Amino acid sequence: MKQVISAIKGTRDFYPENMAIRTWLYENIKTISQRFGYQEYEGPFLEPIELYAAKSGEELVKEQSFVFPDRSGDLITLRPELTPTLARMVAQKQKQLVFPLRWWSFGPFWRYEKPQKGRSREFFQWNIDLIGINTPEADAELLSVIVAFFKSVGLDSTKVKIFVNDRKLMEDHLNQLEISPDKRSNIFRLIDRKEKMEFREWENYAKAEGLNASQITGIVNLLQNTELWKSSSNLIRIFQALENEEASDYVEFDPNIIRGLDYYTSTVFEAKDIGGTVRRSILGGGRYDDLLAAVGGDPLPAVGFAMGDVVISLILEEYHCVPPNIFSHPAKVLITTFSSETLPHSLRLAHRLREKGINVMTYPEVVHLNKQLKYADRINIPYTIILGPDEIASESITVKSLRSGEQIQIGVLEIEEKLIPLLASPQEP
RNA sequence: GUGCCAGUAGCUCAAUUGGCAGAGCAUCGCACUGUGGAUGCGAGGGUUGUGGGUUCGAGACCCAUCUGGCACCCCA
Repeated sequence: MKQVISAIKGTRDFYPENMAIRTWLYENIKTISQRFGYQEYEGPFLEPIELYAAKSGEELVKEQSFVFPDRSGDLITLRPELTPTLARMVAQKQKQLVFPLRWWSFGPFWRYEKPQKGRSREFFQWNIDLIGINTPEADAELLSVIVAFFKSVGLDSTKVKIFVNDRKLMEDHLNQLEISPDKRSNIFRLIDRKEKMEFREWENYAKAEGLNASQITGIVNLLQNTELWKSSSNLIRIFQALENEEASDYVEFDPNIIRGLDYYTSTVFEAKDIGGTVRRSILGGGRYDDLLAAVGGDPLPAVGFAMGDVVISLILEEYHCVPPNIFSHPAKVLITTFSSETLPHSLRLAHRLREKGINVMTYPEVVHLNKQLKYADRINIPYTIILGPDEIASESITVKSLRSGEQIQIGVLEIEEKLIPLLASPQEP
């Protein structure tokens, strides 16, 4: 064991049972994305660092990206997020694409972070974006997508919630407090940390940012005001739209939601596990109306979000939302091998059943039946077929159910009418 | 990147003030050479994460390092 070369820190090995969960998650994401008319796309995993330098936020680019020189010395980045790639792909073909554009993707990303529960260095992310419309109803559509996804995987509104805010609303109120616009991103960061710090400590931090006492009080009042959304026509229309889609239970206004990425311009949102033990946010997103222009395209409004696979998987397992039958049996039947003389009969039968679309495993080694049945049992195969000299002599096969222990003799001529329907029928593990 | 905690058989864990590295489950064999799960008996399996140090003697103590977890930072 000591000689096994260890995996790269923060990466995960997907053994078949883990892969089954990832695939199940992917299929839910795909189904929901398609239900709203979104199309799947993918970008390169390698990108130039400049793509992110423009807009993603300093920390993400400077501290958290994997960057390395290629053989010619150019700096290559393992993509830490998808939105800038999306913006580029759209900008490149802007004249040919039909808007509004609805695209989704599920692929790997890398961030150089300290691995913890819910945080790895290599992770998968669902990205979904609606480009070319800047109405509140477009924002509401993305929130509806989230709600539909939560419903599809069995997370109800007592378990998860989506918290929504509007950066423009916050900016208006900050202007009223006479906080200058050039401090904006520092103040957003200050707001972002409010809930995580002791008040005294936070207050000192606020003073260090150059705020006076009345401005600090003003911000505190702002962050406690759950009615604030009523002065935002954007948020009012978003909540109205959600009523029509039976999604309101999941969505709440929260003035503390600001988001770290610099490119968000108006609506921002974040989904959280409200009952469980995972304290990290499940997904985050918002409106980014300036990003397309920033990467060289014509200005285009856009809204979207990203959900990482790590946190959602933890939550789904915690609430037992992953169906147990997604990882059931690798084959429907194991055809045993009795002896080297009978082996060709087993192989021929296996081939015949596979051509009928049945998942069949053989045992290509002559060992005790005992061992073969035990093997089938251990890997949860529901049926075995025994094909020894007795069966060959009587032109039949023996079919044994490992669930019930019953076994029946089927004539070779009856395979079509008796065996195939039995093996083709769906059976719960 | 900062602080704290942990790492012993494939898995879960034990080992008194530093004194012979163990158990359950799993695996393999036999009872049972044409029938899995249950039961009984038996066997194999370890450089105690890695590398140094202290000591007559280290799983335990010290230093370094790796990996994981918790709190920061940040974020999916």
